Formats: sequence, C-alpha cells, structure tokens
Amino acid sequence: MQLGELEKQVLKYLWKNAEADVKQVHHAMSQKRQSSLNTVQSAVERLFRKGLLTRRKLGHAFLYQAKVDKEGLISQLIETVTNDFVEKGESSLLAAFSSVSSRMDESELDALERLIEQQRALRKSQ
Amino acid sequence: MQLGELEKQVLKYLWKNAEADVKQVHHAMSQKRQSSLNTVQSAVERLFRKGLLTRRKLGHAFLYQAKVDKEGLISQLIETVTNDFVEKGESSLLAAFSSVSSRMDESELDALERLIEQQRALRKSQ
DNA sequence: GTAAAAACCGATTGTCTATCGGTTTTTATT
DNA sequence: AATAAAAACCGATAGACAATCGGTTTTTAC
Repeated sequence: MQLGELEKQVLKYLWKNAEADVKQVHHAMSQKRQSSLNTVQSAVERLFRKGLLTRRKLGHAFLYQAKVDKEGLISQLIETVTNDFVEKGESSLLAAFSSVSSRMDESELDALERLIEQQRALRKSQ
Repeated sequence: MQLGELEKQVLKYLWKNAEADVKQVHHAMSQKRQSSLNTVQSAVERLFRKGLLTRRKLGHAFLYQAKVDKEGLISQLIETVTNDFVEKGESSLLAAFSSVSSRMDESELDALERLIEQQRALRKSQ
C-alpha cells in the first residue's frame, strides 16, 4: 500500500482526534499546508477506499475515524515491504526483525526483550 | 525508497549471484519476463544510482554487485516506512517491533528471543 | 421548495517505474 | 591510428498513483 504525504498527515490527525469531518481535517491540515478543502476531501476519500478509515453520517457530514491504529498500520506496512523479499514459508515478521536487530544497540535489545515479556504477560491475562 | 518489480527481481538475483554484468542479469530476468536488455540496463542503473549496487569495470562491461544485503535493505525499508509515523526521539526500530509483535504467535516470540540471544552472542565475540 | 453545505466527479500536474530505440563511449583487434 | 563490436548512456513514451482543485450533484436544514 502506497501512502502519500497528505494521506499520512490525515491519518496522524485522526489517531489523535477520534472522529472528525472533512472540514475539521482540513482545518487541522492548514497548519502545515495550504491544501484546499477539496484536496483534503480527496485524500480522506482515498484513505476510506483503502479501508483505513470508517465513517458515519452525523448531520450534514460524514465523521471519519481511523480504522487501524498506528501500530496496526505500521505492522501492515512492514509486512508489505518484507513480503516481497521473503520466501514462502518463512515468517516475514521474524525476517523483518532479524533485519532490524543488527542496527539496534544494547539498550534497545534490552528494551526489546522486555517488550516480548510484556507481550507474553498480556496473552496469559487474556 | 520506492522499488519497482523489476528492480526487486534484479536485487534478488544479485543476492544469489555475487557479481554479474547487465547481460547476465538480463539473461536471468528472461526466465520470468521478456524485458529487453535496455530495460534491464535501466533498472540496474536506477539501482546503482540509488546506492544499492556497486560496480567495477571488467573487460567490456561493468560487473554489478549488491551493496546491501537482503537484511540490510529490509531494515532500511522498515525504517523508511516507520519513520514517517514515529515521533522524534523514540526509536523507530523498537516502535516497529511493538507494531509487529502483536501479530506473532508463541513460537515466533520464542524464536525472536533466541534471535536476540544470538545477536548478543555475536557482539560479545567481536 | 430552496439555499447552503457536503460529497462526488473529472481533469490536470508531478513523480516514479517500465520500456525501448538510438547515440555515444569504450574496448579489442588489426 | 582506424574501425567494428559491445556496452553504457540518453531521451522519449506509457502507466500508476498522489496531489490538486473546479465544477456538478446530492443531501440536509429550514
């Protein structure tokens, strides 16, 4: 999946602000860029068509909401870029990590290990 | 960094075959697609300009070689897609993992922990 | 029913990959 | 040094896709 700059900004905004209509999104975008309302509308629609947003009608306008959270999207993007290089059968997630681990320093490795423990704890409790 | 399909195939080939000239690459590509020699030449040049290949002249032709290995490229791509979403200061690599870990099953978490140990061992020995 | 607001459509521009023909440069050979 | 062959390089076109925005249609409130 290919995301443009404006689309990313819209997503970020919707992660911080649960629901918003196009007007609000446009207003928020205007801090960083001078896109017209229509341009923002298009970006929002593209995101909606890509399945990254949900929406419901409230009064005049649709209220849009992020369908995936940041972590979900990132892991989706990671799977996309890694899948192209990973052979069938091997886990692209693991492959991704082994690619990344060599760039981590000691403290990051430690932090990573703690994250694994957290993840395990989370599972036991459910 | 954006990689097209042909570019990916060229990279994969050069990961399997240390050095090759355009002719060889073209020949290898012809198994999967019927691109002309010039088309392959362009893809190889693009990869070279992107810093993903090195080359040296041997006789007539340049011999091209992958400058990054698969793991290096994947981790580079992961950093690219994650950096857009990660705040300054936080490690995008760690953020990437926490995005991905929820999709891993028990055995993958185990495998990941072993990878961390390997990584540590590797470092101590150097 | 109508005016205003929002959504939707269509067209244009810009960027990037794939494609390949054609020209220039390099190299080996005589 | 001249030349023919090989490789590299240049330029142009087509196809995707994001960004952009004007204009039309649909929806909603009054």
